[in-house]
Amino acid sequence: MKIATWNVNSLTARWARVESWLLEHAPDVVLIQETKQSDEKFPFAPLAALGYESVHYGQGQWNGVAIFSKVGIEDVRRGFGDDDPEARFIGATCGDIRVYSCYVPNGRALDDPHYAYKLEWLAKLAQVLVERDRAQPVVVGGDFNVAPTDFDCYDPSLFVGTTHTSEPERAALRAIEATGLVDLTRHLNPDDPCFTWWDYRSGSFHRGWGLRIDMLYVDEGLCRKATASYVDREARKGEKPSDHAPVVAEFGA
DNA sequence: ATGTCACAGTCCCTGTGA
Repeated sequence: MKIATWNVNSLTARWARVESWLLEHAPDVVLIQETKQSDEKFPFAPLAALGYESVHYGQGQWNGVAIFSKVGIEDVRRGFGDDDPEARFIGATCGDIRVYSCYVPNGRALDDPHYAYKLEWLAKLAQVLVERDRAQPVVVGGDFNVAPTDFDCYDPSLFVGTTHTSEPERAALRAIEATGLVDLTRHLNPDDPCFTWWDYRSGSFHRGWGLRIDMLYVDEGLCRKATASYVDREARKGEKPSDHAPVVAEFGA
């Protein structure tokens, strides 16, 4: 079983890259963020031709999350069931695993209302995970827009006073882990930064100026079954890449 | 800090978000 998460920064603009990546890597389940398209534009039929069922929680111009699966999609949940107008959370059961695709708000700046919204959003996610069925395997993946520790940031000194590395954001991630989840990529790669995002500007990718902000959190049972987790840096190269690379996890029987 | 990208509308440039 291979499960991936990828912020594609517009599925409309990225479709050719996404299609070729699916063909090359053949993941069973993919958690997608930032489709930036309406349901009318979402490529349900092209995905079906590749062997994937898919579900989309779209908003149009901004945000938008989706799940692709070769092993079925049931019990779909869109959003937290509150009045949040932004499409950032979708869950489904794929095979015997409960999966969630998360696009955590950016936050913009520590004194911006969007930062408070980000912390509230992460608290709602933690509450969903507190209340989950502990007997069911779970993967909570996506773009968390937080680097969990300074090791997940190419130069923490540049982020002092900004979002993505602040203590409240990191505490929010620890609260998610405290529900019994493991940051799988870090768990299996303790000595490799495993950056997942590089700014489009300034040649950041080639200078190694990255952050690890895309994670796959898994329950302890799945953690024991995991055989590998890695970042596909190749997907960040070439023509029209997303600014995020896909993160992959592989599980044995 | 910034040598970028994607979107929609003001529609072949500009403002916004990341």
